[in-house]
Amino acid sequence: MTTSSGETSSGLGQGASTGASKRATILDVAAAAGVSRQTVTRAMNAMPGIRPETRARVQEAARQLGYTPSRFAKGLVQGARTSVGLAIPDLTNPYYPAFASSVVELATQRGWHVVMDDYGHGGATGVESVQHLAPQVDAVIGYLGGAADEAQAILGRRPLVVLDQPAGSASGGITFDYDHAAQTALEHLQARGCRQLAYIDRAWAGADLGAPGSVRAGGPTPGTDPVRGVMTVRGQAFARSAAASGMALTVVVSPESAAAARQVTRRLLEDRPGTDGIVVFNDVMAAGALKALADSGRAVPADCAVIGMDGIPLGELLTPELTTLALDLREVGRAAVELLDGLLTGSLDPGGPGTELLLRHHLVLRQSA
Amino acid sequence: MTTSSGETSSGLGQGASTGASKRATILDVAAAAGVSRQTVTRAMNAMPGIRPETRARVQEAARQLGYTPSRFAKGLVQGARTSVGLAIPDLTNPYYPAFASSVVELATQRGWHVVMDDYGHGGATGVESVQHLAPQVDAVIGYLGGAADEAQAILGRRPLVVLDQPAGSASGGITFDYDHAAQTALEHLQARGCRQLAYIDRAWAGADLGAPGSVRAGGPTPGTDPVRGVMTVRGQAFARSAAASGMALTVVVSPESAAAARQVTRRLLEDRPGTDGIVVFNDVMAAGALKALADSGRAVPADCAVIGMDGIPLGELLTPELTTLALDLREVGRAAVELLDGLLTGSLDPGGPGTELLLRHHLVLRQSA
DNA sequence: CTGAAAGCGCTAACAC
DNA sequence: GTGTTAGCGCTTTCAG
Repeated sequence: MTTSSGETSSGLGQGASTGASKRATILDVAAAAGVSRQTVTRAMNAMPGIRPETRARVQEAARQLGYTPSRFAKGLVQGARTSVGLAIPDLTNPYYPAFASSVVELATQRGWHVVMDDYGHGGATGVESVQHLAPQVDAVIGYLGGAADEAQAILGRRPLVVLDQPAGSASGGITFDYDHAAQTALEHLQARGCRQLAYIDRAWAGADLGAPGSVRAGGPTPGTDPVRGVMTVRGQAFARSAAASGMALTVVVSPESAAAARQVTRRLLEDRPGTDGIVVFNDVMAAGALKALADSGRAVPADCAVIGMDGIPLGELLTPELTTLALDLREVGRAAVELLDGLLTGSLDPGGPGTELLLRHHLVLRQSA
Repeated sequence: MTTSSGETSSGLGQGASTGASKRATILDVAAAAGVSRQTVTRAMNAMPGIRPETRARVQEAARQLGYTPSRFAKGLVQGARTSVGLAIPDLTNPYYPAFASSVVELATQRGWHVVMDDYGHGGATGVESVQHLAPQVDAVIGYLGGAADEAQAILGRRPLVVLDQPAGSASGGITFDYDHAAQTALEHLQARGCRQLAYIDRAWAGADLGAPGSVRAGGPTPGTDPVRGVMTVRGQAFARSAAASGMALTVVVSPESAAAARQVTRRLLEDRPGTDGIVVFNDVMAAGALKALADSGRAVPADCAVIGMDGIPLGELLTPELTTLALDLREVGRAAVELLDGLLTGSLDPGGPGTELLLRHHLVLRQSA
């Protein structure tokens, strides 16, 4: 299995069971064209200093042999293009592709390659995603959902930009000002005259949703979720904000899907029929809440106002159109790429000043609140 | 060589920083730890035959130097993992991430890497995307929107699986049975009692939408679009299907966005107020059509039925919920990956039997039709 | 214009 | 246990 035939030539020998015939190398092409390897290089890379006729002959030989330069050999000898890993928990939630799209676009502009890992479906974690990406990339941008330190350790000196979580020892991080978001939303609802407010948080994976509990802010320690464990960072911000302004806020949790949020909202409305203002963890889940409100025969926003979070295009297509705490996702993508760029070029020091960004949501008023 | 910006390593010419200009190699680590390179290899790769104490010393040295094995050298010496390029026109349309998610998941299961290129935003074409991907990957899966031959030429012998377009000389292809889809939808509408049918096609980029024209099927040659140029393959199928069963079908075109479709639908309803059944190019555009119908005070489906195409989750969140010609996108992703797998292992011959799949939509009945 | 050297950084074999 | 020897396939020098 060392040398063996390199035939591969005019399409013959593609036997049924074999597969994996040895790939043609630059030497095969050189031999076939009767030239040296450098001439092949020159021909393949459109370099000057080669007679057109020779070039054509070489290219033809290459074509016939199905020759493709090894990207490894090439990368080894020329400093290769940077490739950045993009760790995404779930491409199925429109939030992430909107972000990814922006990252891919800007990375491409810089000549970077983007290796995408959608780690959610296999039930993997962010750290596992980084582990998978690590041998292949020069840097990582990702929604890791925690464990930034561990991920950075895997990457060594290579930059890691984490989103929506404390940067920890990561080279850089982008977080969102949920306190500001919560205050904005809650104030808006209050100004509208809503009195019985609720926040639907995302349940941690594995949380028991059997009987979604609920708390009044100011009761249990913020950070403690109704059922078990901790609330999301967003949930904590809402609880904090409500407590600070003396508002009562019912917090319930739901798995991260529209269908689940619909169910949870339905139950919420049964438990607390007077609920007249709801903020939801994200827009997709808010869509589910809207459905539940419609199911229960309530008018939105007249009977109950709804505010989502994310600002994805979906919101505009719903009925009523969703008022939401919007993030400019192209902006977030840009911030991540620029941060990484600074880290890669050395104009920014890992963990140094300017490597932790705090972005704000802004309230986009549409119909639902 | 025009650009010499390669330098993957931590940027050159960083004024303020300390040493660390050139990336550490295995020799640096070996020297620092006072061992040979082979020992470093053994330590880094958790190979047997090394004293734990030595291993620890080496790993510490590696950590201190920020050593990361070169993926190129590594790939060169061991046959590296296959990496497949995924060319996607627009991650912003939920259809594509749903597909991409499936591809990434299944590719990851096989140990492949996925290099994603969302080529739409930069105004690039599918071929350009392949060109960009080519040096980095062993195969490509993509929605190229035509030019499969050219793309395959760029890739040489490396497999290319194209979707939603004729395979041409591509190694493999997946197409959709739009004739079946059109017939299914049209029949359903007819059975509902709809008489004045319309189909909203996607406009080719650059098509003049100033005054969307309309044709009656059976008029102009199928394949000719109302305004200029050709219809999409879907449009042609609808025109053909309508003509075959003697139904009148108004075809209008709209750019590929919900907002544009909303406008176009509005105008359609002014031009042909009696329209009582509409099929739309995709679900996102159908959402826009639904909005326009609501704007005009029409009830759906009572006054006018609407059928979308794609089957993305968005449809369930709309009001009314969207009846649609659905594709199982996880299935499509699986088909693409399995096709590629066959091509890569040699169990399938490029362009040979089994390399061109034809998948069918099925009508998912919800509320809108 | 073309060819012949010399590595890029790493790991598989064998030595020791 | 550890070090030494070969290359992997390609592009850079630098000669011819």
